[in-house]
Amino acid sequence: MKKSPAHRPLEPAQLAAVADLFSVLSEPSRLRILQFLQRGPATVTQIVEGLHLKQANVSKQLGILTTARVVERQQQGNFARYSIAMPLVFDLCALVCKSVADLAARHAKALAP
Amino acid sequence: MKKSPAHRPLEPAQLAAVADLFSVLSEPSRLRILQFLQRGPATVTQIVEGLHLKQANVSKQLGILTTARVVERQQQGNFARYSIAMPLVFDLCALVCKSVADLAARHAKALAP
DNA sequence: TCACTATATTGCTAAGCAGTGATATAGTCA
DNA sequence: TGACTATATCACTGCTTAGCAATATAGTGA
Repeated sequence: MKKSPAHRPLEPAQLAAVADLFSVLSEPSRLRILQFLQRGPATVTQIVEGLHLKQANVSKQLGILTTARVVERQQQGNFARYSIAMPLVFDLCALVCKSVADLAARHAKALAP
Repeated sequence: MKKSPAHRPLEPAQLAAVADLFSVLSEPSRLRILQFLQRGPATVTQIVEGLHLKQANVSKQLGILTTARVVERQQQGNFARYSIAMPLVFDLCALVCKSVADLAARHAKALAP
């Protein structure tokens, strides 16, 4: 299957899908959870203790991340083990970090030329 | 394949900056405006007519994009000419599109193996 | 000056959502 | 069985924001 080569406007459904993924990544708490999982799979309690978040909140955010298929859930006895299912998100974050750093640098230069 | 250097957790400020940029990119109307501008700089009216959006809304979204330094504004007489200031956003969208397509493919395969 | 155009802003409504405490569900072990 | 643990869900509050109509601002040309 061949896909759009370069600059074709996205169809509405694609556009919505892209916006949805960005939306999932637009909450600091979810980004923190993803960073935590980057070191390896973890249970809800491990995340709660590692990030000092409330359990209800972590479960909720993990639900959102799971629905978006950014993480995946594996039941292990009494535990739920979550892991990264879309490593691409770290590429995205790295790109954004770079641009954020560039912005900050440009901004600093603009303030003190 | 180059491996990214040991992933250190982002500091809160960086985290917030990343989340903010993702948030800016999480609205379909803003993505549509960015796509429109990908073909070249445009005025507010051109965007309004090209995308069939309300003028007040376009001005508002352009303001948000400008604050985030994703686009930049150039006053030309009575007009405001907007252009892309952060071409990286198209790299981000391309990556996301790819992952969205992958997801759809995997999903389709899961439904009809 | 006035009329006209392009853009920005204001005030509003409705919807969405993060975070929380309480509670429900489900698994484990005695 | 019952006590305990891990996780999910519910009900709610407060905050944010997209979209809109109306209005304000600013530039142009007469």
